[in-house]
Amino acid sequence: MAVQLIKKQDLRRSILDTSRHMLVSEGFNHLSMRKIAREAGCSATSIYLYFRNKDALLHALIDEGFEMIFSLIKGKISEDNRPAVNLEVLCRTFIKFGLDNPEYYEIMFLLHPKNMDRYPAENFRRATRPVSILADTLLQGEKTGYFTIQDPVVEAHVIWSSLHGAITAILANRIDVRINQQDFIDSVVQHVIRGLTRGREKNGC
Amino acid sequence: MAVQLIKKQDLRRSILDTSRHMLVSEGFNHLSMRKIAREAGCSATSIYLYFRNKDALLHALIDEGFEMIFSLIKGKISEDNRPAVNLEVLCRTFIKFGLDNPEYYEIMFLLHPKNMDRYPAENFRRATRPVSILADTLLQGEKTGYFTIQDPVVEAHVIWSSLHGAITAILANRIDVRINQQDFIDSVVQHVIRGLTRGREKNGC
Amino acid sequence: MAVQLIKKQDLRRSILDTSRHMLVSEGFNHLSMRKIAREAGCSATSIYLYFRNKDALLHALIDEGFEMIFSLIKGKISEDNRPAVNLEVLCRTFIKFGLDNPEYYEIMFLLHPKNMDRYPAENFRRATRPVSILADTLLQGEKTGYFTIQDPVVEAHVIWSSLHGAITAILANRIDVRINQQDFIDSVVQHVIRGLTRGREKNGC
Amino acid sequence: MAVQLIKKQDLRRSILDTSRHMLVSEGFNHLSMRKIAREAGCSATSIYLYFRNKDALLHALIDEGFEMIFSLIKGKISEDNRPAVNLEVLCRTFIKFGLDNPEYYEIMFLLHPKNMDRYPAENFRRATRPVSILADTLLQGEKTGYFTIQDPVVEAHVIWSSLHGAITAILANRIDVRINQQDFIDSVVQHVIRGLTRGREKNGC
DNA sequence: GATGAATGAGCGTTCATTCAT
DNA sequence: AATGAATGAACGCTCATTCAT
Repeated sequence: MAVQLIKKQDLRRSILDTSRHMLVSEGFNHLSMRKIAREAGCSATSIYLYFRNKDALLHALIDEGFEMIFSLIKGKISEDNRPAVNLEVLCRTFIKFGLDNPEYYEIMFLLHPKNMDRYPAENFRRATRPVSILADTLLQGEKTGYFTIQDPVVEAHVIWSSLHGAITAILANRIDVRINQQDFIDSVVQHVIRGLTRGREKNGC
Repeated sequence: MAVQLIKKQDLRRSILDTSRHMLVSEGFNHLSMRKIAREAGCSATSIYLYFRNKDALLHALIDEGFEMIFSLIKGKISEDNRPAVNLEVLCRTFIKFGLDNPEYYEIMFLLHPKNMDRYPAENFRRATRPVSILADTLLQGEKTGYFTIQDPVVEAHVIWSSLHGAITAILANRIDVRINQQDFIDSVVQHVIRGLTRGREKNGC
Repeated sequence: MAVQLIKKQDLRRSILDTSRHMLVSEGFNHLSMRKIAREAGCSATSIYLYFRNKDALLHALIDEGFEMIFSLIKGKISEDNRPAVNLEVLCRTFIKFGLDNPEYYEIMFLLHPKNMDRYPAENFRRATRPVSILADTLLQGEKTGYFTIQDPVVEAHVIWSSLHGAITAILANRIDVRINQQDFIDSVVQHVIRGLTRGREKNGC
Repeated sequence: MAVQLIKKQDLRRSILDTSRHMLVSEGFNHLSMRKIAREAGCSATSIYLYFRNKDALLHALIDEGFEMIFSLIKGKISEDNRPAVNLEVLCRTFIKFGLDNPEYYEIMFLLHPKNMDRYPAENFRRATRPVSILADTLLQGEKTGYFTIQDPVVEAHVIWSSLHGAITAILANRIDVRINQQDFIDSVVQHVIRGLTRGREKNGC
């Protein structure tokens, strides 16, 4: 049956989705195989048919998250754009990803390594790729004279941590309710851009 | 007996201290009532004489954390200082607190509200007080013409989230190992300061 | 209440007894904390109030077994006896202990060390004490010219392993039903005694 | 295809072989249907095509074990040998089998009948055949005047239990490490032989 | 003849919490 | 004010087994 064919790997999908949702709704520490199973409508044992263990399940989630964010970024930035444009797009894409996918974001960037002992170093390193892309953009902007930067790698980390802070602050409900979220985001991005283009403006002064 | 007098409400104190130490040294996940009791030299049951349940104990701990950070900040800033100095001190004090007390920082600023259902809204609001102090400092700087700020409250949140991002990024091991941590922190603080004093420099141009 | 006082440590006793019985009735591999609890009429958790973990429970059982056998032996042998008498008493006491307490015997002498990784080496060494007593008796018999022995230690192990084989063979139902058990035991003991006194008889020839 | 023809009943064979190897190399406790299947290159389900359940597989394995030991013995003893030689060969072959195949020996001679409820009584009786061969040898030795024996059946059991004790003592690490294993085995065998030939020597005195 | 998917039962252990004293 | 005894729920995970195909 078509239904059967479609359902083939459906449980795996369902487990992943359920896990992802529960990760946000219950928090990492309360995520258990049993709860996932209950929610996904299967036995706890069945999860092990698709994932070697709990870690493997989380890794699969993390990997999915990185697939998502990279394809998002790739679709938005372009070598044809002015570096400042790429930079702003990068920032806004990253923030949007975090806010749209808090569940992914948490395991990708917030989970402490101590909770992920067994996460392969190789995969773990993927988490640094967004920063690399950022650094590349900065470098390109510097080469073409758009940005004034001391150390692109440090700078990229500063920018990224700034976006990261904004995202986690919003996700953890730490932003005063009287502040319009979009205004806050705009401010954050503005800060980043100005911090880099200041040099040029100065020169142009 | 003197011992008795001294011990009067001492157990509560001892439980809190033990909890704090264990939180910092062993981590949030390994904080269990039994372990606290063992370390504090009382029975697990006794904890319930002073705290309704584990959550209540955690809340008390969080409250103490905020007291700590406020007294730290208060001891460092002064109305006599130039606003930029106060701002920098604020930033560095906050970052230092986060890095010195990672697990403490985690329960204060990273714990999802959903995991703290029962945390009284009133206490929860205290968590925003660091931002308030920040906002006050910004306001003062603007009044005295040192800073150029559109909206001090938004600006304060942007700055705070930037520091927050730096702290959590470091704590979660997300900063490239090749980057010197102090350099990174200096860059972050520099960014914050420049973002605010930029206007003045511009004016002076 | 007296009842209460008596019941004080009763659960511990009950857990030990239940474990011991289940060990024979179900076999080592099927002994589980839950089953013990169910049988002992308490929750699985309660077992941990009296024993640190499953191993500790087993160790307690083993220790009890050795206490038993040593007090049995001590009560039966005497320096006043002729060595041959002591030897026979030793053999028969050991066999009787094994047959009367198959549950103890199994964990004391049959359990493979691989199943007892965490059994403290010190306690483990107790298992060799019956052989030591045996060796002492042999030595004494040799000194007084009753026995002719090449190496008392090896000899003691040979004798002990012979008794051990008899016990385990009976316990595992490996002795032909047509053989009278007492005859079998008498034969085994006879073999042991003769093997040692043969030399003298020879001399007396 | 030739491959097909060869493979005809090969899976059953392969499962048995795999099980035996795993039993010897990993131990009884780690013998699981899934692992057998994985190693045998089939699905866990397939095992059930050839064996009703795990017990049945185990029984088949035990049966093969007895076949092994019989063919080993048969290949070594001969009616042409002097009974004492046959006896010694029997002892040494049996001991060697036990020490070479500890886990095999365990399921054949140590497994409690209670753990093998469903093991057919008929097969169970095979376990006594080594003793029968022993008894035959004794009988032959007595007829030809080599041995002096009261009851060959009892005697056979005594000897067998003695070997059994030696094997299990060694396997369970109960022999003092300072004793050379070969010396111990030699002593055990010597005891057995002397116990039987003693009469003759006496006569010859 | 063979299998992938699925599961209920079970494992040892830890946890926060309650209750009688 | 303090505690020892006790427990139900939960944890990640493995197992032998079944069933539809």
